[in-house]
Amino acid sequence: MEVDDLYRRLDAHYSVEDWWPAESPWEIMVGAILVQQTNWESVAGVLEALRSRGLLDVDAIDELPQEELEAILRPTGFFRQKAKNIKAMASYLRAHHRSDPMHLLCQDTEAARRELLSLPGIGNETADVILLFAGGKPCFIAAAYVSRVLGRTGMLDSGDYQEVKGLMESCLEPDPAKYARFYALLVQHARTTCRSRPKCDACVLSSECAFSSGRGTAGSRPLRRTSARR
DNA sequence: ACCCAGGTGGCCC
DNA sequence: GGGCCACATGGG
Repeated sequence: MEVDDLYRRLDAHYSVEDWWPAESPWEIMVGAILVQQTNWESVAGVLEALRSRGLLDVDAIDELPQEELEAILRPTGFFRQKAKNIKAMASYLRAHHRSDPMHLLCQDTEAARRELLSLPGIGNETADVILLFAGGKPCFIAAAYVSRVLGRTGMLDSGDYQEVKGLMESCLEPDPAKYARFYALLVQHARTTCRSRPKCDACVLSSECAFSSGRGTAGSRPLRRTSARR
């Protein structure tokens, strides 16, 4: 099975509309920090709380006392770290990008990525979430879920973030909308199969819905780079 | 009472 | 470069 086949099969099986609802790039950046190791429902509640207080704003967050932000973030867990990290992001944008996230994100992708990674609380995955969903960049998000599903299809056998990201980007057209949808589909699939019903992999991933045998999907072959993109 | 969630950073070897 | 651990709350 090729990567595009996997995409089509998942697409036919799940609906992932409105995967990352937000009214602004800054709201996506804040959400990207908040959703770390947390479910989206908690995040959505906190984003609403921030919105209703007029706090979905770079300068407002920069000026808000840390303890007040912590209190609002509490339901998403890791609230002290997240408050610190979100404030650091606001402070950085204000100092270096006129409080405008797009001023950072509209640069060359690699430059923007390096800048995001230099901020506390933003690692590979969060940087790519921001670049893709807020910046519209063709940055594939190689989340742990993604590596897990790809591993089970037999298409790849690595958990290394850069490795998986590079491989996927070399196999797909650099289409941000498709990357976003693919990511959402992979996460959705991982969530509904990994725990409760691991066997359903076969249903979705193999063409005949045959619960063939133990591991992987029959006919899958390892990913190969098809171009020299990086 | 467990286990898990749309990760990251720090420390250790 | 990998393997642990803290970070914290909420839901199944």
